[in-house]
Amino acid sequence: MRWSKTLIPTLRESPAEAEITSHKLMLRAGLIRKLSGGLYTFLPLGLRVLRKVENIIREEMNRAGALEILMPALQPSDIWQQSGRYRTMQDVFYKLQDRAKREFILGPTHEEVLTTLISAEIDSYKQLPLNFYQIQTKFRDEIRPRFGLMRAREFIMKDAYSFDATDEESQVSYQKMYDAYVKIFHRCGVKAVPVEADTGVMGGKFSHEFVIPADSGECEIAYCDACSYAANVERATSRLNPSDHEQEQPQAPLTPEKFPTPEVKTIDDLAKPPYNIKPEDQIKTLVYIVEDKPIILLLRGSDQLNEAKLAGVTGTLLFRPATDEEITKLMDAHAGSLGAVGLTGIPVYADATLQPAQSMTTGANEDGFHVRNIDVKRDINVEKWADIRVVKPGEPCPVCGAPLKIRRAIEAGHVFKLGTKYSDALDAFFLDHDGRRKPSIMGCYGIGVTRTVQAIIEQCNDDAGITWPLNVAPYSVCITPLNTKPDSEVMSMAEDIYNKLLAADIDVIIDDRNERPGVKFKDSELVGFPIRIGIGDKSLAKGVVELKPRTAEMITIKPEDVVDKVLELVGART
RNA sequence: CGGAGCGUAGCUCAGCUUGGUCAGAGCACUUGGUUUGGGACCAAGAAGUCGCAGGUUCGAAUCCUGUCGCUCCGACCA
Repeated sequence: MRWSKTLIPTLRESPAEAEITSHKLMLRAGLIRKLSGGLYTFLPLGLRVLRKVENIIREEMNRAGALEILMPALQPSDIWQQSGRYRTMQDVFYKLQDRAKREFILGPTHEEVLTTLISAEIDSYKQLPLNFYQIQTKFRDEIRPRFGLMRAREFIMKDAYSFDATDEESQVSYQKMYDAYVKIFHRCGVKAVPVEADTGVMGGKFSHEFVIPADSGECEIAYCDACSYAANVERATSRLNPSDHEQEQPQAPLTPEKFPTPEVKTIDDLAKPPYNIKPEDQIKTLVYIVEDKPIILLLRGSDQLNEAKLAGVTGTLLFRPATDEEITKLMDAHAGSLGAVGLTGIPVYADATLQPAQSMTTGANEDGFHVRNIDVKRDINVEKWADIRVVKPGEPCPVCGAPLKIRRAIEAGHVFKLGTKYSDALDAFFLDHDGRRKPSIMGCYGIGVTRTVQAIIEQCNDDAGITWPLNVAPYSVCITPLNTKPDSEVMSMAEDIYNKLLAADIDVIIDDRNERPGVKFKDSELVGFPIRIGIGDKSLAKGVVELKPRTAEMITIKPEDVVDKVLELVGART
């Protein structure tokens, strides 16, 4: 490609709309442009990167035995009614109607579509296992699109769906995808780590996320340096022994005692003088509305509620904190004085760490009063004990006991073991050896392709610009003639090398613009081509050209050796 | 959806508090010339109904109201 014949609108300054490095660089390097919030056009260079990532994914999916298909983005809403997700996922739908007022949804994902297909086409265990995938645009009405391609309303996803006759075979399918993902991210030149994850709205048995560590990431992972444990904080647990909190508790049982606490509204207030009650010795009482019914949630005052775990415990995503009005009506007290002691009529779920807790302090359910000496098991009518807290850094790893660390990361891929949730709901049954009708065991596997592109940049950049890994760079080589007069020795040498690299099937671009050297150097570094070949009168006078890897020192080389050297560097790719 | 901030030329921004030589700068762009190894210089030029709509006023980029768009934080800690 000739620079002068394509569009690479580089920017010297970062547009005000971009906040994080990768977003700024995508705009400055002329890869994308925004149409509207969460909607982006891929310019020629950005599209080349996107296609390279897609092709790596495609190759590894095919190698793993998955079959590429293409499903409609526009989907009738009734299949979502059937699966039950019309209600649970309604917030993310873009809905629309046809002229006959039938309702459609722009697909946020494709379990329903594919399961419907499988229901009609697959009748026998002899046809299994199967795994289908597609690379396609998804539509989600995100609460808040942000950071460019990181969280967009419209984005490209690779989604795969496996169907197996038995649980064991399903596990094999899952592992194949897991292994393929490891290869995909490795080939993309990005460091990604698999972590245990929450299954969220997908439902299902268990899952792993592939995350790319980055401070700008939107999820948090807990991980252990001493062993391989790593999990999304939504799922992460710790070996925190409940009795850790209780070691200083007196042996003799104490009776509950109400005491006045005017002005106390928060856990922190009660932790200060004159009360001096440590947060971990307080009970935090939360009121939630789950499927229109109230429940009480109890945690240590020092702990945070983990809504993902709550979703697992309640089996629904349709819950929210109660409003102040609802709390007052239900509890006869305001938030800040709530407590569950002696409470009946509203189910109480308590975090497991409270099970052995004695001598705790909690609201008296009467404004201006708290009660102390509470033994949770003795004094509170707990309907369910469960892990509903967020782990904190420094807590013992659940596997090996070393202190856990927490850091931010970008979720780039997710593999789910789904079980039979969708095959049951959408009638994807087959006849097994024994003549019995059984639901297929499903798995689903997603990679955010556009998000991965940006995540690569988030990880691969320096002060000058992007430092593309070779396998996903828009062009592997940029030839930079410093004199573009058509009949000059420099330009004819540049053209000669350009043609030879083209003939050798190298992705090469020649910067044939009549720009000053500084402009060309800055642009090639901003865009981030892995190899730059600089040709100027000065170097040519010495009988050499310059070969500058983007992230290594420049070398000079005889013109006739350039092609071999490039092949050597490019051939090193995986 | 709640909170905060921002909308002035393609991009980055000044001007707004105190209404009236207030349609501005730099970069980018066009033309001519000089330059040519790290974002050149000189000269001339093109480019904005100051997001939009109302209102106040003799007069509004500037004040008021509404609205749209964009960005950030939050949407759990009672």
